[in-house]
Amino acid sequence: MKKEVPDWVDKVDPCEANCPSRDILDLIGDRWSLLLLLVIAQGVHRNGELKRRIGGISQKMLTQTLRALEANGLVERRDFQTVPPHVEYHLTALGVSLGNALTPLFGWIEDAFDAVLAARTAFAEREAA
Amino acid sequence: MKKEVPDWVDKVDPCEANCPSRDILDLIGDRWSLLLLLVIAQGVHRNGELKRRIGGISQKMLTQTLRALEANGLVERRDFQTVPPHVEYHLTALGVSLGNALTPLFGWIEDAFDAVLAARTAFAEREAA
DNA sequence: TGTAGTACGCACCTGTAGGTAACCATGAAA
DNA sequence: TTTCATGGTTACCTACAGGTGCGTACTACA
Repeated sequence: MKKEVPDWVDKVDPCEANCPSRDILDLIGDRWSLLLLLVIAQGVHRNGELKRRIGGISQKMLTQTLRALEANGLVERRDFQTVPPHVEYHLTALGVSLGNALTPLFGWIEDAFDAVLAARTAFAEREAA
Repeated sequence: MKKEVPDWVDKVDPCEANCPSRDILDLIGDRWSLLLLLVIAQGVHRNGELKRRIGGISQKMLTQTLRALEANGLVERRDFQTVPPHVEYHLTALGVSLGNALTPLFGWIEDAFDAVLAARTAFAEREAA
């Protein structure tokens, strides 16, 4: 059995412009979705807390991203209908499963960051030469 | 041992605006990087092949994304210095390791896509009501 | 003679992601 | 009675991602 490519290459084929995976990649490929997912999983559930926790996010993007995550079934929004407003966001089962699927990626980021930085420096020097 | 949150939540903290992980998330969060990574791993190595394989990518974005991947040490560019030009792109060890880290994500996309679609429909109907 | 393939670089244009600011309704606290 | 916190919405503006199109230098083929 000749196997020249690693296992993970043929799991999905997002080459076709109309492949569903493109859609999902767009969803998680924005600036805040993964961060929000992470922080909510860490146990931060309220609008204000999230905004304070995530450095640099604006109220607009926070609301917008939460709506997108909700629309895709990854987080659940609980509005307590009180005044002053009390709203909580929690991961759905689907959201948790996505989080689990992202574990290796976050791990890789931690592990490989130094190597990436080194590669950048080396590349810049090669270009300058 | 009280453990209320899943394991993957505290692996990295990209909450600080200056956290390195933001940088990496930006790198892979664009439209073509992951796709290119995938297709190169599948054994497609030349510019023209990649362009034909990946539906919808322009020559400009192909070159641009390949350069970014190269600059971050994920792919290696081999220029055979012939005429007509012959250039090949291969994953580096770092690129392969990222690919491995992405396996669960691609798997999740396959598995969860139906659920996401259903959630979208349900959400749209809830909104319309 | 002309067209196609190879791998680009550069100029130009547009859509949109994402930022800022102002506004809303309410109650508690200073 | 003025401020703050709650969780938003909306209008407006800008920067940049990404698309189109043309130019380059050479070969092969009809």
